[in-house]
Amino acid sequence: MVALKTFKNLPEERQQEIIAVCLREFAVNGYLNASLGNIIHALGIAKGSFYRYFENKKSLYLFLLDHCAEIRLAHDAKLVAEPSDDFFERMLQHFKGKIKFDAAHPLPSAFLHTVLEEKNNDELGNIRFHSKEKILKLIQPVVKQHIKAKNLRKNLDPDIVSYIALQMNLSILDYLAHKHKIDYRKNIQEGKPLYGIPEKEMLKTGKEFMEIFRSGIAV
Amino acid sequence: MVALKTFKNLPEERQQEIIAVCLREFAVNGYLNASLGNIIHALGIAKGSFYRYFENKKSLYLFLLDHCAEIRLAHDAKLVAEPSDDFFERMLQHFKGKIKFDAAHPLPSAFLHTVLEEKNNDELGNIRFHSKEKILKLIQPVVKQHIKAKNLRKNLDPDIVSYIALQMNLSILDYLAHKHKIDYRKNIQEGKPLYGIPEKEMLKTGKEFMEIFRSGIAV
Amino acid sequence: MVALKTFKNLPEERQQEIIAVCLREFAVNGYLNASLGNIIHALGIAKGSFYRYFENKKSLYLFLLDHCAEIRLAHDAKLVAEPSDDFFERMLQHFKGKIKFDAAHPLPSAFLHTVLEEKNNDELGNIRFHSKEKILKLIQPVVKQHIKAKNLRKNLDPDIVSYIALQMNLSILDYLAHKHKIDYRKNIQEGKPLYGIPEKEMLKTGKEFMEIFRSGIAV
Amino acid sequence: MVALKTFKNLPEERQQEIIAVCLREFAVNGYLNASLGNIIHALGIAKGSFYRYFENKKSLYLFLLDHCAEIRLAHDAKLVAEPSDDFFERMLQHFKGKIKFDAAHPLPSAFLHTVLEEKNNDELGNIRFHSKEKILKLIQPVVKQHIKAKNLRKNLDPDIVSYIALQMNLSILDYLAHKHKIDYRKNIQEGKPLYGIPEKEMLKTGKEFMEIFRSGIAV
DNA sequence: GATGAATGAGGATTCATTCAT
DNA sequence: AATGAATGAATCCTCATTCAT
Repeated sequence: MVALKTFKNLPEERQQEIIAVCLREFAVNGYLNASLGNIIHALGIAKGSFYRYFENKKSLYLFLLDHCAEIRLAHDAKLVAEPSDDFFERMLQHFKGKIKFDAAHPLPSAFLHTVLEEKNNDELGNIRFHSKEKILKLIQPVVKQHIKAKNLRKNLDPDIVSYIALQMNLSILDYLAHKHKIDYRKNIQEGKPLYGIPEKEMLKTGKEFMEIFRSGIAV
Repeated sequence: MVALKTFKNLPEERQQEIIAVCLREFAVNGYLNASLGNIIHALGIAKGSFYRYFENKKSLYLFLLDHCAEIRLAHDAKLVAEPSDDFFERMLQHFKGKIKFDAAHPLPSAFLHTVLEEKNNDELGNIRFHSKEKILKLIQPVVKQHIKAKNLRKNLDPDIVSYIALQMNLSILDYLAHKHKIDYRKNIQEGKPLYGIPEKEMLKTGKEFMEIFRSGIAV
Repeated sequence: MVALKTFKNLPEERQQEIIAVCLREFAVNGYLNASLGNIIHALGIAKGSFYRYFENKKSLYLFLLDHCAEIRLAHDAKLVAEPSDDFFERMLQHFKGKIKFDAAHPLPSAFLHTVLEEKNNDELGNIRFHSKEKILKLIQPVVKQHIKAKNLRKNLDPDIVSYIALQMNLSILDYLAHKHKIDYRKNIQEGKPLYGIPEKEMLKTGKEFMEIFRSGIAV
Repeated sequence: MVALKTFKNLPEERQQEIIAVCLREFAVNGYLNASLGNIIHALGIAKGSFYRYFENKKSLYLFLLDHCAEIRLAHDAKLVAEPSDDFFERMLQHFKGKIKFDAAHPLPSAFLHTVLEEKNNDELGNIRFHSKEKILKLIQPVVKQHIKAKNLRKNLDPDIVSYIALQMNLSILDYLAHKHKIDYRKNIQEGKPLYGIPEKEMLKTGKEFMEIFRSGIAV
């Protein structure tokens, strides 16, 4: 699950190069279809060397997952010193953070995005489940607290609300990608941000989703 | 996009067997990782025989897609003679239809589900986009009509509402799968319905999602 | 080497259709790379039927060869009632005949042309040798007679002269094809004459070749 | 178009072995019908190993073409220090060089010969055209110079003369092969020179061809 | 300790021919 | 007598991993 000592001993800069190439390959192709051959070729290293850095494909993937999650957490922590007391404001803060993260760290952002789209497979198991679970564990206490504080309607199932909150975040981006016929893979391969959409429009769309989440669509 | 004549001349029963094996392989592995070798082995036919049934992998996949969509449409048509005038009631009807379809046609249901999770790839193109687009084209007019009739809040973007409606339907099942740690692949491989959950619970959860979609979560 | 009875019993028109499709396939791809599958598909007949018309691939090919040679001979016979007494005039007559044949029977012409380009292979043996030999057997007596009649330089090896005469004829067309970057395969597939060049230019070039053959290039 | 690093790192001797096996396979069967399987089997390596030496079939072929052209050029350069001032003498020098090359490097010679017989195909394009064009580019200036110097008849089309010069060279060998019923494939497979004919006879025949090219066949 | 050559099963697809119906 | 389903070896090529040097 972790990089071997050899990798950690590499110059920081080289480590970053390697990580970037690997993230791109996995983000573009997904776990099963990512090719270590491509990675090794792009890096210009020896086959054997790679296996001195990482135990195997799975181990590399899990390392990248850890690595990106860490970056994401650090990024969020730096961004939002004080989370808002208002539930919806806080969700919006989070969405903004996501947009900023995508701009600042396109590759980790893309990778993290694709992890949530991984199908079960024999090697990785249900990686999507575990990733979602990690995120849900962060959302659930907040939701519960706000329900308790009667900021949200009573009788709501906090797990459901948390799950919808998570999905909303994803759906906003899915919707924009659909609307603009965005080709993730191309953007990633070309080193562009996942969504080449003006931040302003993303935010506007985000707010519309949130508003529906807040008040529903019925009159 | 269509099966070859040879396939259509096969005994109906054999056709169904072949379709079942193919649907399972694609549903479990996705397009790229599905193996014609597995299919051929499972069917106990010669390598060459397969190519007398279908032109190639892509053609097979598109045939299955057409085939399942047809089944689904027929199933729905039989089920819901008169769609409700109430928007939310209609959504519920649709969700119920989905549950019933999954029970009646687990493999087509599973396959159709996984199509919406396909990543872009060079052979299939953006199949997910096209599939979603097809569904959205059915939802959008209904949404627009209900907005016009002032059954829904004004100022809503009908495209966004439609997209959320679509995603809600998917999310309910995702949520249940997540909650019950359901392993699609296992269920599919074992020929079980995608969701081995009592219909009653599925419906209950569905209603809770709909209620949030209707009225939001704010007090 | 001959078509089976079944083929001969087919309506004349159907026979011609079948022959045309087969000629095209062989002319475009050569013997080994021609695909009976393509032929059968293009004709819309059953696999089994084909093997009732022809014993196998080789047998078909040899039949076509016979068939086209016959057509060619008949065409020439009709064209040149009385071959000229002048050797060079006669060669020119022959070349003109070739051009006319190509215009009148593009597919047989193309096929015959490609036969002379067939490599040895285990199935057909040295078909090129045998085809050339057949043609040479026609040229040699003429050459010998003209040498004897002292219309040509003495001390010439009649076999060599005959061979060069044959090659000249081929070279003229090769040269034109090279000069105009003609793509045989494309022309054949599109049903065009092998050489889409004005007859006038072909003739002019032919005469220049003949002139060199007659008098050489030295001052 | 070039061999991969892995190949170049192989012991020189092994490289030569591999090249020989590949040349033989292509020379005997032509591009399309050459089988990498045969090559791999003959070399006694694993399927995958081959693809560490060469990118793919086409790349291998182009490498061999480059390689053999280089050998040929080097061989000629060493052989003929000073090309003759007489056009026909020079042609004869060239033909002698060809004979010597065939004796010294039978496999490259055979391969180069077969390249000029390749049909157009989708992978290689019109390789024959390009190969001929390369050779013609060498002949044309010489022809033009000799025409200008009035060593050759005026009013000759230099392109035609060059083309015939090229074809003559090929025709001599074709003629000998035809006359002696030489089976290229067999000779190549058995590692013999393409033409197992005494050098003396080859030269004699060559001279007869040249004489006709020089002075024609008319009295 | 780093290298990179070797592996061989597996990927999709094509092919000419046979033979039961 | 005609059909067309079945065959299975062969095609080129990719892959993650191992191991001798």
